[in-house]
Amino acid sequence: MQQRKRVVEILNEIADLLEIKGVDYKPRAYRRAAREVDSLTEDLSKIYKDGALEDIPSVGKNIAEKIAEILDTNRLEYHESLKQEIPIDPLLLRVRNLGPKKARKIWEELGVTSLEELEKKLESGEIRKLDGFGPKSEENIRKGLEIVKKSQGKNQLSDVLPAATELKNRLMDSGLFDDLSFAGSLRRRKYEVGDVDILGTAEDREEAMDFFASLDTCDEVLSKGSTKSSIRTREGLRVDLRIVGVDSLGSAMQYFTGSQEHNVRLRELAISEGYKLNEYGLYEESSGEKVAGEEEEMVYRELDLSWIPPELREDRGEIKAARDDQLPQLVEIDDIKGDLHCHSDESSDGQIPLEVLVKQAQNRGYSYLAVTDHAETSGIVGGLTDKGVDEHVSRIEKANRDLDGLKLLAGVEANVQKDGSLDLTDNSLQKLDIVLAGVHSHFDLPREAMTRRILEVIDNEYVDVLAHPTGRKLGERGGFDLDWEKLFSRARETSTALEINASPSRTDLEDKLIKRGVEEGVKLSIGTDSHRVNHLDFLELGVYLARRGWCEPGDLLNTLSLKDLRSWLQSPAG
DNA sequence: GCCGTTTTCGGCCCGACTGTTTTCAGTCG
Repeated sequence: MQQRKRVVEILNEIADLLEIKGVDYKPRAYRRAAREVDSLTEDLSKIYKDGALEDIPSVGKNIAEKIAEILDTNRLEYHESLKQEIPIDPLLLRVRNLGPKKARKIWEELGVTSLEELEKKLESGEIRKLDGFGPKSEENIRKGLEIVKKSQGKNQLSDVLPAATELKNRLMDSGLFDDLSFAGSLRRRKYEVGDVDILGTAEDREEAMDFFASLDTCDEVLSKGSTKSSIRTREGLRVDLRIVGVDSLGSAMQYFTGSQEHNVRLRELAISEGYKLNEYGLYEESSGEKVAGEEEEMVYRELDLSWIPPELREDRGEIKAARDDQLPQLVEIDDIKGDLHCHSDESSDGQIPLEVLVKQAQNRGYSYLAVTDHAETSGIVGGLTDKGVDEHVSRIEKANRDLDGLKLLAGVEANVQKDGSLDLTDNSLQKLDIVLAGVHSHFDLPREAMTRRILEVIDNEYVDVLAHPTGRKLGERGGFDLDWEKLFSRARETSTALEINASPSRTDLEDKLIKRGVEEGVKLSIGTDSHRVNHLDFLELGVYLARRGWCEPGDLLNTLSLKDLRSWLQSPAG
């Protein structure tokens, strides 16, 4: 993993540096390769050992050799010499409004190579004196610099979606818009959203844009035109609004939903089929005749593709699948019959009384809800001990007696010890309906040891679900370094489900690993990991995540009826 | 530098907005 990140970093830096040099096409080639390597789930050094680097899409002979050199020596001569030639800190290019051309200019003219030097030159007023720069450029670069310095984190979907929905509703309520929808990463339901894209139609564009720019939640107008305007809200969220004509609403939705990689692929396909595709429509190249635009589905259909759900539009094979009519029938929120990871107030960090959990589950129409309180490890976490398990089970049994249409499952989230054993005895585990096991300590074991540890958990006959398998916490720590090949195949053999933990700070497994799991025939289990009442809403986020991982209903435990779930849990392997 | 259900060579997505330009380059998505 670490090595892979290093490769990705170097390839991206090469792309940056080549862009500054003004080289054509190569930057994109390096960036594409970096992206492909970044999305690998196989062990990169194993691929190298197998001589299969060139099998990675967008990696050819040249880049394969470079990757090999990085893996062998942890550095790359070509990269080092480029850095010598252009000693610009890569962070400098993360500054908004400062692209490769301007970065080159301020380096050549003023010797700026770092954020600190950039700040000094902004203060001294030298930047604005350069040809092609002016007071506005200076101000825009200054703003961009501030954001990089604050290393503006991406926003979590769970925060953005409600805020964006409210804003969209306010626009709609103005009566100035005929139609408004989310596009961009928000529509694709990415778990981290850069900015909010809203797309719609309006009779009077000027008036509609004026209204948008004058919202009281608007802190700054970044740009304003009759088709596109951008604001930054007081909460620091960037919102782009685009107004298009009714006859191109569909193609605009397609275009602005992205992802960029998906769009590039789609346009390449359009060109090869004799079309031209832009946000206004799909046009026949020869006649210039518009063949689609009003409806998004038609854009895809005219290109001989099935309509592709936004969650899949990441250039992960969805276009080929759409052409072959092999797109997955994605799981829907209505397919979900229950939540399989919740904490009651029996967990020391849990705050939800059992009766509240019951009410919430009933409100959502669940058939079941797993009450999976923490187990207690050597007194650190105040959770269930072996004795506590007996009480837990009888408490759940008692609650179930009064229930109709909903059943609580007596469960536990056991802690995985350093050696892969659990902190409850087998005797206790077998009394429970469902056993989750999660790593909550010793996060930094080396790959082999961590893989061994997790395989031990998967092999444990009492464990039904491996909770938050990679242990990542967004903005806090990355995921474990694991041998996913082994892990997926063992999970399939032992019928151990891997969790899709829907908690926004975890989102673990992440989409690309879910997709791999699905391909490997592994069962997955959505859990909200609720500790407070409002966390139960995370289930929807879990479904989005599952969809982004190409999950069909049959891939998930949560779509099983109570009867089928019970028999899956009780089967010897499960 | 990669890639090929028209290609192993000759292509490589496309348009809006901004600022500084007096006709367009740079940046962004």
